[in-house]
This record gives sequence, C-alpha cells and structure tokens, in this order.
Amino acid sequence: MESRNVPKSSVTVRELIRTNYTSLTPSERKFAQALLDNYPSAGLTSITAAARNANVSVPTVARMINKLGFTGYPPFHHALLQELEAKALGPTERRAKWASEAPETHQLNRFTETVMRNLEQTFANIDSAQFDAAVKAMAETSSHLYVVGGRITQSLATYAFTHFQAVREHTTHMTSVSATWPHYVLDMQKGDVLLVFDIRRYDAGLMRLAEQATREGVQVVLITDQWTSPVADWADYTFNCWVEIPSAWDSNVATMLLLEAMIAAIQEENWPRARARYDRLEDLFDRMNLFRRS
Amino acid sequence: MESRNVPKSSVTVRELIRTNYTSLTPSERKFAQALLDNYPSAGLTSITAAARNANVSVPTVARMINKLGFTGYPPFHHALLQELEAKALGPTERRAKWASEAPETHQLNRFTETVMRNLEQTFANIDSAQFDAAVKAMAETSSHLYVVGGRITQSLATYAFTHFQAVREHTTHMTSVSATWPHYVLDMQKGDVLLVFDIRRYDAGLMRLAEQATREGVQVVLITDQWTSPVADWADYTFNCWVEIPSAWDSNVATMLLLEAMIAAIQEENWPRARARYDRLEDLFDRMNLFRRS
DNA sequence: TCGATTGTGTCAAATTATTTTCAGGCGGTT
DNA sequence: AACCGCCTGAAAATAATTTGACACAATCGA
Repeated sequence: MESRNVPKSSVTVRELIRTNYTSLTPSERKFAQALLDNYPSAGLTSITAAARNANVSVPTVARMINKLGFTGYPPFHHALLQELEAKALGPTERRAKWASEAPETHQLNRFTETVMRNLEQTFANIDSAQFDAAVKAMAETSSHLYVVGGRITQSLATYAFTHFQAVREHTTHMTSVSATWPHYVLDMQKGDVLLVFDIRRYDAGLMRLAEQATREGVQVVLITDQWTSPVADWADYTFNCWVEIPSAWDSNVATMLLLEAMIAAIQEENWPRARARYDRLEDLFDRMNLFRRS
Repeated sequence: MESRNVPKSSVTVRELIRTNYTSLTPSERKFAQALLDNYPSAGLTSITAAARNANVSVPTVARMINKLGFTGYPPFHHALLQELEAKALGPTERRAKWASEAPETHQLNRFTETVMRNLEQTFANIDSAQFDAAVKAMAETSSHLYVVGGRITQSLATYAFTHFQAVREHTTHMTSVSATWPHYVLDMQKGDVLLVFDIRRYDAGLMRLAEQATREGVQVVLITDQWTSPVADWADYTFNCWVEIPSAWDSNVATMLLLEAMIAAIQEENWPRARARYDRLEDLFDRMNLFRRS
C-alpha cells in the first residue's frame, strides 16, 4: 500500500487521495473530504485559505500533501491546475462536469439524477418524531425483532438482518417462504417488533402476516414505497420511500438509505452493548480465520 | 466609464475583460488573451506565474487587474475561483437543502449528509468508458453471467441476481458458501462474466475464485470499496464505492446505486428482449396468483 | 492507571508573492 | 532634433505564504 506514490502526470489528485486514504489521520481526512467536496477549487487557493476552509491547521494540510507524494504545497497546487486544464474546462465554454467526467447525457448521469430526486422526496417526507419512535422500539433488546421482506425486498431484509444481528440480540429473519410464517407468529409476544418491507407488487401474504402479528400485540414497522402498501393498515409506523425510475422495476436506493439510517440510529441507541458485540464478532472472525486482516 | 467597473458577484471576469478591452494597453491585452485562451486556469496561479506564462511582466498584470476594478491580485484570483465553483454542478450536487423537517443536528440528517458525500465521491470516480465496457460485457446474453458476494454484500448479490434474471437469461447466483464455488467454475467458459462484490473485510476465497475464473478466460467485474479489494488484481473492470460512515460498519448505499445504474444500463442495452421477459414475468405472476393487482 | 505513541495546533524563520516606485525606451509632435 | 507622454519591465519594499521545530492533547496498550 505504501509503495511509492510519486504523482505522475496521469494520476489525478483524487486518485492519490483514494489510494492513500487509509494512511491519513482524522484531520487529514477532514481536509481530504473538504477538497473532494469542492474539487478542485478548494485546492486552488493558498494553503492558508485551503486549511481555513476545511477547519484544520495549515501544517495538517502540508503533512497530508507530503503523504500524497508531493514535495510541497506549490507542486500540489500545480498538479490540480494541470488536471483542470486537461479537462479542457478552459478554452472552450464547455460545461464544467466536475462531479463525473461522463457527459451530461450519459445514462449514468441521468440515472443518478433521478435517484437523487427520489432521495430528496423520501427524506423530505420523513417525520423525525416517528423515526425516533420506531428506532426506539426496534432498539429495545428485551423484546424480539423480526424482519421480513417481499419478493424484491427480500435482499433488503437480509441486509437489515445481517446488521441488526451485529447490533442487538434476539433478531430473527423470517424467510420469504410465506408458508413458514405461522411458525414464527406462534412465538411472537406482546411488545415484540416486526419490520416489514413491502414495495409494489405488494404481497397479500405480508398483509395477513401483519394483521396476525398486530393481534398478538406486536408493533409493526413498515417500509414501503410512495404509494403505500396495504400493510400500512396494520402498521404502527409507516415510512414511504420514493422508488420510481424510468424503468420496468423500482429503485431501492432510498429504501437502503432509510434502512441504514435506522441501523445507525439503533446502534447509537444502545452503543455499549453494540460495541461489545462488534468486538466479539471481530474476535470470532479472527479465530475462525475467515477474513484477511486488512 | 471606469467608475462602474466594480466587480459584482454576477459579473464574470471574462465580461470585465470584454467591456474594458479598449482601455487596455498592448501588453495588457497580451495577458488578457492568454487568460481567455486558458480560462480560468491561467488566472488561478500566482501573479508571478501568470505573468510568466503570458510573457509579460508582473506589474503589467497588476495594472490590468486594477483597470478591471479589482483592488489587487488576490481579489481577482478569488473571483475566478468563485466562478469555477458556481459552474461545478453535478448530479449529486443538489443535496443543498432537502433535509427533512428534522433539525440539522438530528442523526437522520447527519447520516444522510455523510452518505451523500459518499455518493458524490463514488460517481466522481467512475470512468464512464469503463462503465460502458463492463455493461456491454454483462449484457452479452450469449455468454453466462455469474454473480457472487461476500459476507455483507451477499444481499447485494441477491438483489443483483433477482434483477439480472428479469433482464437476461443465463444468469447464476453463486451462493456465499465458498465450498460450492469449484462446482460453478467447472461450468465456466471463455467469454463468461463474473460479477464480484467485495467490500472490506475482504474475503480471501473471493480472490482465489477470481483468479481461477480468470484462468478459465472469464471476464471479472469487481465492485469494491474505496480502498480496493485484492480481487482487483484479477479483475478486468474495477469500480470503487465510497462506503465509510461514522460507524462500526460500512454504508452500501453508493454500492446499491452503482449496481442499479448497471442493471438499468444492461436493460437498455438489449431492451426488446428484456421487455419480452418482463411481460412474460408479469403474466406468470398473474397465473400463479401471487400478487394483488395494484 | 500509567507510559508510549500518535496526532494536532502554535509559533517563528525562511521563502516567496505582491505592491510600489522608478528609470529606460519608443512614437509622435513641435 | 529635442521634447513629451505613455508604456513597460527592473528592482526595492512590503506583505503574505510555506515549512520545520516544538509542545500539548488524545488515544491505545499493558
């Protein structure tokens, strides 16, 4: 990793930051983020101004730049300028495309644009009080947490389960085979929580499951699309995710973001315990020799 | 005439040069040309370097800048930088103010903010030519497409598989049980494609799998994190996703977005066939009475 | 809890950039 | 031909940036 990172003309500063990111200290990363957030403008001023804008000290910037392989700030500044010129942002009035070198009309950009709009809608519509309440319920480790998904959202449920499992005990992933659901309901108790994913092509079975669970005194948290699954009738907390994209299927990026936000919040809610579990997990991985130490 | 040349924020330096051009001396014009030829890069260095590049003296530049209405070189430099920043608007740049009603400091907003930054970084680092090439390889229906993931990314692999299956034939999801992988490799043929997800806590088995697949003449597409999995050594196409969040685990929102963009692109690549498959799928759902018509 | 290590900001010296001053040079006019 | 106005770059004075040394703070491991 630390192999010589002499900045060749063909290597962008962005790439240098990426390849050296692991060797950067927290405040160096802070500066790196500030630079990448406003690339390359943030690096085209004096080191003094650049440091001030990132809220770090000047030497921190200088040290980071050395780590990147530059001999000083001026060479770094010069490298950024070279990139800028190479992008041909200069002579012609060509539109600046700093976020991605792909052209405006490239499907990658069009797609991203649409998804961004979905994220916007999704988060503009979340009620934070409801979010907090749902998180609190799901963080309660004395009761059981069940996770279930539909056809497409099954993998989201798996993802949720994998992380919940690391954060808290008493978590169960209900398979997508609806025939097995009654078995799970059998064990549900008052105060338990059921997290349901239901994105369109709503699953009728999920509604019946939610109904039965509610009757058992279980709190239901529903993550659905903008049109709202019928499961909402039995849900205590409902969250709508905007999923529409110009395609035959739906985008679940917003769903994923909401889910991760919930996991993060739950982790925060009972941190000491979660931390202990993570440490234990790491230890178990080591013992079982499953992953390379990176 | 000179009195009204106070550089307002909305007036570009370019315009200032044009309106004041007649009042410029020969060598001042020489510098003006050099600046316009390489706009705005030529003005984003020190006055010394800028003057040298235009083959004029430093005072000449200083005088010209005064004529344009600036009080010195630094304000001029700053104005150019502002213009540059104002132009840099990418697909992910819209995040500006769509926070939910929750307060700035609510964890929901803080989390979202971080993820947005990851999305930005991810897409700024994608090479569109590479993306196109990888998509083309994966869209080739005459060869087989294999999908495999690691511990956490297993669910992403499942998600990918579910969608690929709808879009094209000959798709196989390799389970995360590495003991079964040799069986799959047995069937791999030259020209087939293997899509690998490997986010940190890299899986050593995945690397060996990629190595063997490569030896069989299979093209490997890798989706990894910003630090790059060792699988990259055997991959024909590598895509880095920014995954770091202030937490014990990694965010896969960016990974999901990239994956969906790929699915969308593949669908686009051979639309008629994909469309026929979707219609057929809908029909089958109806016949099997699996989902409520919504 | 205590060292050892690592990270981070303050400070000051050295360097470099910016501004100002000034003198030479070039055309055009008397 | 000599004078005058203006343009231009050299050089000095001033202001700023850059960088290395140092000390304090935070973190980690024993």
